[in-house]
Amino acid sequence: MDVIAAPSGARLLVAVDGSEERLTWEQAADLVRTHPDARWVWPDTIAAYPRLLAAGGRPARCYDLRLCGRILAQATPDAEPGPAWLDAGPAAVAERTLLDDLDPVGELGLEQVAAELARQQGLVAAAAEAGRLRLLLAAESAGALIAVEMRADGLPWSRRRHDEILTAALGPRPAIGYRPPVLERLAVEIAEHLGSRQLNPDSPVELLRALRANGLDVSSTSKWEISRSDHPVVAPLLRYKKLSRLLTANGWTWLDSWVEPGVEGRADRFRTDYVPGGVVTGRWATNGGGALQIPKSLRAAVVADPGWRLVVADAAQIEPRVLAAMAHDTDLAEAGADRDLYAGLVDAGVVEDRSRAKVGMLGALYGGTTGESGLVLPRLRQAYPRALGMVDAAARVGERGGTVRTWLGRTSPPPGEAWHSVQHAAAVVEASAGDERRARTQARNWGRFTRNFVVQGTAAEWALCWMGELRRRLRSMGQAEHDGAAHLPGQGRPHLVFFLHDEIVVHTPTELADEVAAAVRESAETAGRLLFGSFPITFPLDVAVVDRYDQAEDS
DNA sequence: ACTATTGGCGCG
DNA sequence: AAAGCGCGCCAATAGT
Repeated sequence: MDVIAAPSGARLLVAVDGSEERLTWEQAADLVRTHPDARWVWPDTIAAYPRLLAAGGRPARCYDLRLCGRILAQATPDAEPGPAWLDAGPAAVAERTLLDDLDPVGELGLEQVAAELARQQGLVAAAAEAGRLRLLLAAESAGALIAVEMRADGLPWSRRRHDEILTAALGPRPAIGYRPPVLERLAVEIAEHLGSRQLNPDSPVELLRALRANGLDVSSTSKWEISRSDHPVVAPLLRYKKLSRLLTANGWTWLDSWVEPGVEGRADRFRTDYVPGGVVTGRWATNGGGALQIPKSLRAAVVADPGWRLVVADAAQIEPRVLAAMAHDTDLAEAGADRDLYAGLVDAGVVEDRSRAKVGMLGALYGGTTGESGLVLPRLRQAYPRALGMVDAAARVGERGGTVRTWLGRTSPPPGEAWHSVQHAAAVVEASAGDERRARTQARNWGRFTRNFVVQGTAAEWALCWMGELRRRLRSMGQAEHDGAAHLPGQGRPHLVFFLHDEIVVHTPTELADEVAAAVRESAETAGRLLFGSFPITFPLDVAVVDRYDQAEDS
């Protein structure tokens, strides 16, 4: 059953069981409890759900018209466009809640919401692969619920441990405007090696000039290029870069900005805004705190609450696996059946060692042509013609300016006007060699994008289904739900706290940890079946039950 | 003084 | 400039 909902100022308009009501968020949360299986249909989960959640309402399902509308618009470019309010971008989403309460811009009526749902359902019904598309829209919407919940629950963090890590690496926190002692010493050392007093190693221009003046044959200051030299400045410089990155990206300032101190027995929490569908391929993005780029060196600061554990699960080699299933490449699927897929390639005699298998496979997925992956690719192509044929075909479509689709039907954006004009410029009789070169390069670039899109996007779909299924299972575990506030202390319900493309972290009461770990595994199997039915593909996981994130095995 | 871009690097 | 995909964020630098 659907509950049609539209935020209206500080209230929520809902249509349920044929009657319309204007509810407080608390009343809406009651409605969630009295209709536990209802699907909530609303314009924008990120805008509406935080307030419903704060009132204690955690719906089982929702349908996010904005997210789904975007997918459908890409999938059916010739269809009538949806209403203008669907197009509000991430910017509008960012300025949500408070402003909405004061000045409900673009407030919608229930008829509009219901009409838009009907329009989208019509598009789905007319689509070629309606079943898959429905799954995608459900998964995308479930992801939106999870994104809001993870923000509300937060990632358990230890400010103390974080500070210890920083102090061990950088020395004590410096006064504002000063470098930490370790960085200061390194900066002096670097300057001495390069005979350039007052050199600022943070300035690429200054640094490049100094490096070249000292005989290093580099064209940039990237660590990859610098590390090829054996000049004595290399070691301190690389160390400076690493530590400087730690300081600027995840130092004390970051800690103060993003990690909220704990309250009454509950540990600190890192909160970020997850942005479902924030990446063209369907992956999530985040806003704030660089949540998807937290360095591994800081994972020791992610600590479960007392009496709780973290269940950390990592899916191995999702992309080649979804490729195998999409292409019905049973040989590639077999190479990864219940084991490391790269090791499987070695055992099958396709490549000599694991590292070549990995580099070659990544080259296939990303469109690499040179170096080691270029050498290995022909053998992959011969061993797995169906899989390689699939990504090669996607690349050719992109090179011609076409669009491609993921397994569930997310469609790649078409290239823009500028792209076409470059192609046209190269197609006329008087085109210069430069025009042709530019057009060729650009076409190949777009081909690499579409090549990767089908695989990265389908992997994201698998991960969404994995996580959505896991959420469903976690909801029935732990303490009976009365106010739905699993994020409050004393509420013993396991909940998702982190998601990183192919990795999830669940925070759970210790006594439920094994049950959660089993649910994580079963959810991965279910996701595989949801997407690929009976095709024999497996998605092996590394699952660890730990106190600290860094204790999970790293794959 | 402000905004936009670049170089660089963290994650998958 | 990692050989190739997708991101976000910081300081320095360029542009206005």
